[in-house]
Amino acid sequence: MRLSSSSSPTTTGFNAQTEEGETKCLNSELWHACAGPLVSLPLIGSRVVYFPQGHSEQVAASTNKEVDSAIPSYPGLQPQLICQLHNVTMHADIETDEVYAQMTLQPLTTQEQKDLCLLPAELGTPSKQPTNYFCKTLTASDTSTHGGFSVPRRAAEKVFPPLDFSLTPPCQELIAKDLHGNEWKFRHIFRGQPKRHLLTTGWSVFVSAKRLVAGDAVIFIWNENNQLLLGIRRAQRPQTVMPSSVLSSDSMHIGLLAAAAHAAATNSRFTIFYNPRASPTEFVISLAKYAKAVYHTRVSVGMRFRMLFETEESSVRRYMGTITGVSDLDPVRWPNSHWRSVKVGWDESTAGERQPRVSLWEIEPLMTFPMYPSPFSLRLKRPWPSALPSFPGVGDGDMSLN
Amino acid sequence: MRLSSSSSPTTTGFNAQTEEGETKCLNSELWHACAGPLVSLPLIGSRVVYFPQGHSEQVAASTNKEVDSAIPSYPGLQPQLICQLHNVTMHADIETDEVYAQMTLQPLTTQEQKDLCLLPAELGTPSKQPTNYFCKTLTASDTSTHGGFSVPRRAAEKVFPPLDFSLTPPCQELIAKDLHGNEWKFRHIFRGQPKRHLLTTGWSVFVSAKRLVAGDAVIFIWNENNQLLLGIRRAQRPQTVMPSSVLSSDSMHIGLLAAAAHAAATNSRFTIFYNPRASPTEFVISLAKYAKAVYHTRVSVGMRFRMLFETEESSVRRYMGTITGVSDLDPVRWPNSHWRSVKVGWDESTAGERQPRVSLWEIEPLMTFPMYPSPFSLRLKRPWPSALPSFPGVGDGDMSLN
DNA sequence: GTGTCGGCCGTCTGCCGACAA
DNA sequence: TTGTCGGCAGACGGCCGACAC
Repeated sequence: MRLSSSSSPTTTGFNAQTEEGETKCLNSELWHACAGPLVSLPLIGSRVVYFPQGHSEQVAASTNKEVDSAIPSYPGLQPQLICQLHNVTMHADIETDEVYAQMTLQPLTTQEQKDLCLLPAELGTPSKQPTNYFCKTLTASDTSTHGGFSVPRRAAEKVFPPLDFSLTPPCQELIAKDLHGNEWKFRHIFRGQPKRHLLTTGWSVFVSAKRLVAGDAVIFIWNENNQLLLGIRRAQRPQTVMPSSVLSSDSMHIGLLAAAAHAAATNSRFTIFYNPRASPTEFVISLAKYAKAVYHTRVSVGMRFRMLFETEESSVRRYMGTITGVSDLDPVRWPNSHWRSVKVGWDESTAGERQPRVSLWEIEPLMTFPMYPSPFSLRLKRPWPSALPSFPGVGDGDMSLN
Repeated sequence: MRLSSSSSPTTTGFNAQTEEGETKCLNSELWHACAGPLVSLPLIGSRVVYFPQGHSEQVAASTNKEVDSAIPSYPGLQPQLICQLHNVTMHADIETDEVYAQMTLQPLTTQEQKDLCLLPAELGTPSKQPTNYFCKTLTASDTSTHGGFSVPRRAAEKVFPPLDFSLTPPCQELIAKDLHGNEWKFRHIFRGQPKRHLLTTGWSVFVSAKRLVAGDAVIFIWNENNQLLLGIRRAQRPQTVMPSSVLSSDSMHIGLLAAAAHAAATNSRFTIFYNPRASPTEFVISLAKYAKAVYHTRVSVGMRFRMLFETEESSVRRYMGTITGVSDLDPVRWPNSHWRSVKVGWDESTAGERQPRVSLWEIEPLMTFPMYPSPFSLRLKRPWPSALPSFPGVGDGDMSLN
């Protein structure tokens, strides 16, 4: 489903487009549920900021290979490109059901950047998380061929249609649609001693078809159209991604940089894929979010902040930390980049796997003296070219490539 | 197995390298059997010619998307690069067992190209096809859960160890290694009325593990070390390849071009993948083969030729045709390219799926008047720069990119 | 010579409540 | 409340020769 089209009551949300034989649109609620609570896609037509560095990180994570030093730097490519977002489509891998988004971006011309003003609609970031759903991590019994799926009581009562308890035992047939629009039938029964909700007939077919194992999670959603939706979120298994045999990882890195550089130089459109579950961090940010973080927030060394993380149960929690420095992540290739420019320390000792560097728009600084300029202000240390004081990053005479 | 290392009697041919956790070397015979009789890999250390156009075709086939007109041309990139082949490794996809090769190429410097002379070892192209093997396309009965695998009589007698016919029924256990070195056990029995060779116990495990369906083929090889090797060749199913969600196909196209252009400009190494079953045509050719075809063969319109094709039974047959023209496949992006520069017509009416354009080194011209210069000689119509009369394609002052 | 089938037996799938954590 | 198990019945896997093409 295109993000721009508001879903009318008559649409099912599963309109499959067969143009070119590959574009398939799928249910937005389910996509966001599978992507996670922290993932939000920018609106079609809005302005966004694209970070080649973040894109590089995603490719590195997907190909299991870090950026080689042999990758040439693109001196003409800015570390952040302000773009018009022409299209966003949600997708899911046919084999693995992994969710990803395809975005069509067009870098703004120099004139367009001078005329920038934020539209009110771009300031709000609507939450896409469904309300009536549950997510359960599968147990060994759930995935065993010996039995069915044990539905947590609260989940069944909240998400599934009520059972007719005059039946003995109470049971019904559930039909759920996955990301591709495929329907799965389950027998939902309330039985046993003590009584419990179970999915029996049909469950093992689903488990084997999706190749689910203990540790993976399933998501059931009951949406406004009284449809039951069913998604999966696989446990992050080590070495789960395999290197593509199509193109070397080096060529992929070069390709993403060259494609962005070419689009920036010619103000033409380019296409990127965003894999929320594979990418360490979002690398296409709404312009409003970026501008607010970079121009209306003052951070300094020693400042306290908090940041949202996703829990294993698909909810969010806040972690706290302290800013320990502000500097370029890669001074050679990407000088004056805001990508992960903030070095941080985390309060909790279990924070080993959390990034030692974050970007300004990821954190929420805690101001003890609100709106009081800090003597270590970031803005003072990083003056932007006076020609473009408001929206730097392009047009400062360094576009000589091609 | 590295191509450069001669296999000593003590090695099994399955030395798994775990460096970087992804490089794995596998059996050369089996790889070539799966790749097909027409696929030959250049020798490590030899000089080769790399064709970006052919690489583009492979990426287009793998991503199911033709080259977009938005792809910028790389005026500094020659249509053929003479390279030193530093390394070749054979691989197989973990999921599908699809064979592919990884090659490390380094474009020659201008001086190196001037000093070119062909080594005698580069002239011979050793055949890698195993001799003691059989290939069978699986039937519905072979892949059904109802039974086992029916081994063709001649195949069993030629490839499998002889049975002890004093047993009733005669039977033995076979252990075969696949491309990854995994072992598969089968019960080989000779029974039924009339008597026949069958693989029973263990066969269905293999079929389900490899997800084989009727129409796919299996290859059994009995090699010199008395090992049984087992490979698969899947039927080319329509839409079998899915678009990668890592990088857009446009960026991949740009990436392969930019990587080659960068390597050519800096004389540095780059890495490519060659997928014999997915790519329409080989795009890394030994320099000897290229030079022989381009400089020692004279073709003209109307000339008859023959060309090898692979049959469905994994053998080869010749098709005959007539040269109908010689021209650039893409005069705008790739002027003066030898890639598919020969337009041809095929004798047989069933030649609908055969390419209307081929490259010089793919065909075998039939000279009615051997060694007699044709008035429509290709060489006369395509004079090369006088500075490099022997090996054109580089160094003619058009290397301005980067 | 070999693809497919009916027959037959054994294993495994899958539904049930018991029980304990 | 729910993860795992023993018990049990039925479905399917899988080995056999028959038979036809």
